[in-house]
Amino acid sequence: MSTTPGTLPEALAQRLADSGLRSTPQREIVYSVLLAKRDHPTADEVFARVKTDLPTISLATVYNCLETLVQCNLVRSVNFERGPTRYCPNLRPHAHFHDEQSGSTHDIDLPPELLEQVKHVLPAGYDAKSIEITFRGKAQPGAR
Amino acid sequence: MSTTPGTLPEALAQRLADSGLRSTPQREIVYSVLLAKRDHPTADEVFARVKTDLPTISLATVYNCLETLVQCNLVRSVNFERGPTRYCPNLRPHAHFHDEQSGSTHDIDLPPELLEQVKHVLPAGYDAKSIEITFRGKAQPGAR
DNA sequence: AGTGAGAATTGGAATTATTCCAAGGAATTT
DNA sequence: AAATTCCTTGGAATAATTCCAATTCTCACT
Repeated sequence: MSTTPGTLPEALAQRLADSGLRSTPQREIVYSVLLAKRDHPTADEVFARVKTDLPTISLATVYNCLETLVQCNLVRSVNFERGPTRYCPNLRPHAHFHDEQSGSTHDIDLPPELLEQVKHVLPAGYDAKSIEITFRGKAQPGAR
Repeated sequence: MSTTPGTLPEALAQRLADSGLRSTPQREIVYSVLLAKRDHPTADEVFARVKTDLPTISLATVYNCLETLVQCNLVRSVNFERGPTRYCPNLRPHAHFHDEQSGSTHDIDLPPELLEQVKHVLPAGYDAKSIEITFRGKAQPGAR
């Protein structure tokens, strides 16, 4: 009664309903495609994979479904920030804080020992040349 | 003898020369624009600012100069990875390791306590809803 | 079962960000 | 100063994403 084949779509339906949204074949298949091969596909790649099951789906729908899944916290988008690349000349080790209200980005200094600790989470065989840490949230207007 | 007005362009010239590149007015002004206002401007914004000093510069040159400065390690690009956004359904706290050779992206599990530590670098007034950590480098083919 | 309202999908056009390319200009080497 | 190489320019091309109007679907209510 709990591991029937219908379970996954139902869990998805529940999550969508929590956000006042509907479960649709398109959303289910997009989600299942992401679960089936966890290689961080692009929207275009998802589009290609979904089409084998649902040849009539449109790219716009794939974008819509992905956006929906991200908003329901079922999926994360890896390039968190859409839009143009930004540049900074601060070369000291620092993270970025992206203030969602104002859209501005602040530098956050990072103690070198923290960076070391972060590096230590890498399993053997991984050699990181750079680490990028980005926070998103609210910054009090007072904070710079 | 060391803080003359010519110092900054010369330092830039030195760095460029180290990479076998030339110092040009365009590169100097693009760099000075980045130093003058550290608000992580986009290429378009840099373009607009540079034009006040150098009205004939082209957008392509701004992109070229920014790329050059990034390659000389004088500037960092904040959206490290160009190209399409990628999606992953892994909701556990994890970082991403981007293998530059293969172009593939691996999930790296993050212990919750590390995330806490990372959060603690935020000064008062900053409230982070999410943290994104991305490594770039080489992964041994053996590593998954 | 039928209807109306709201939600979702579709295809295509539009926009945005970035890259490419060919031609001209400037600096460096011979 | 000729040759070579590097750089800049403008415009075209491409890639990623968003927008939009029309249609279709779904749900709730009769």
